[in-house]
Amino acid sequence: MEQKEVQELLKDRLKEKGLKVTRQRLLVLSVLEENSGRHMTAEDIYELVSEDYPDIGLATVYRALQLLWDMQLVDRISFDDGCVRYEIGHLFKGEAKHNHHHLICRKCNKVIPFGDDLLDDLEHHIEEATGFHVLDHELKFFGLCRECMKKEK
Amino acid sequence: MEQKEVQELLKDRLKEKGLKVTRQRLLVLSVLEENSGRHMTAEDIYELVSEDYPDIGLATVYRALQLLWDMQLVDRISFDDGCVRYEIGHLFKGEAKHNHHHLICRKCNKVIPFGDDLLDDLEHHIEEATGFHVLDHELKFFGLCRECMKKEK
DNA sequence: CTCCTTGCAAATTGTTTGCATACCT
DNA sequence: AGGTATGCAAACAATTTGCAAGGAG
Repeated sequence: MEQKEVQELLKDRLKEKGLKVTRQRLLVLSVLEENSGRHMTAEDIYELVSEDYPDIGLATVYRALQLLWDMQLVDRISFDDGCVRYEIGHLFKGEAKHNHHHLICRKCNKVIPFGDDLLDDLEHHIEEATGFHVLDHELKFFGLCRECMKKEK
Repeated sequence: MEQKEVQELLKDRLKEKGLKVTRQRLLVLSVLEENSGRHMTAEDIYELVSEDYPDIGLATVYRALQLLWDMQLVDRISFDDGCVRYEIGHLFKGEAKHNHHHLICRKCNKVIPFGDDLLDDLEHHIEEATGFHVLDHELKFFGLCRECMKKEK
């Protein structure tokens, strides 16, 4: 049910813009849907799509991701480790809400997801104060995880 | 006065670790200090340092930035435009406090700084709940700026 | 039938690394 | 002197682009 909706939305938006509905584009989106908990690199996605469609090229995956991102169907996030990661747009997740909060350890680079949502008020405040229309946010905390804190001393 | 402090701190930390105090390292830090409002790429920094020290190599700038970051003297931030940006550590800025809040327009990629600090409570909460020691945070809002909102329709 | 899209390979871009030389301490 | 740093060039890795061939509308 969720499954259908994003796919249909993609088809509609493609048609609107005179672009084509291709198997590659649908597959990239569906891999992201099926892995809605993960932060996937283009390479990760490429490998998974390849299982269904071995002939796909990596460049096509990049192009599809760019397109899906422009259409606001997928989110991007970067942990500054040299590659951008993608996930299904938070609006389409089954889960409660967006969960773009991460604790990133500066010693071991571990990423700990942290679910909490205290920013809705702030978003409204921003819209009123600046006229900027907020679609999504991303919050990262940098520091030292419990384990690295121990080793520290 | 501010000027002196970070530089001295760098010297101390280098000596502590048996590393050398070099003109290149000091210059990279001082360029970041002098441009404390900007988000600078390694290339930006390289060009500015080159004015004082034309023989410096880009690789040295990268190595110095890595080192300064490890020592928590500079902050890193990425706007997902393919290059990491640096600025003087928030602890050493003259300004009120950290200001790592940005509104990023998904159409025109404009970055609007947004100063506000509502996250201190949340940081304490995290430390208690998870044992993760927070050093810094970074908050980005993605959306559409006022101008792009107008063009939208 | 007409563009849009794809796969491939080559090109780019940001960043890192190897190595001989130069420099701190 | 002895190890650390540097500059340069080559190496890398993620992403983008050009182009001829294939596919959707």
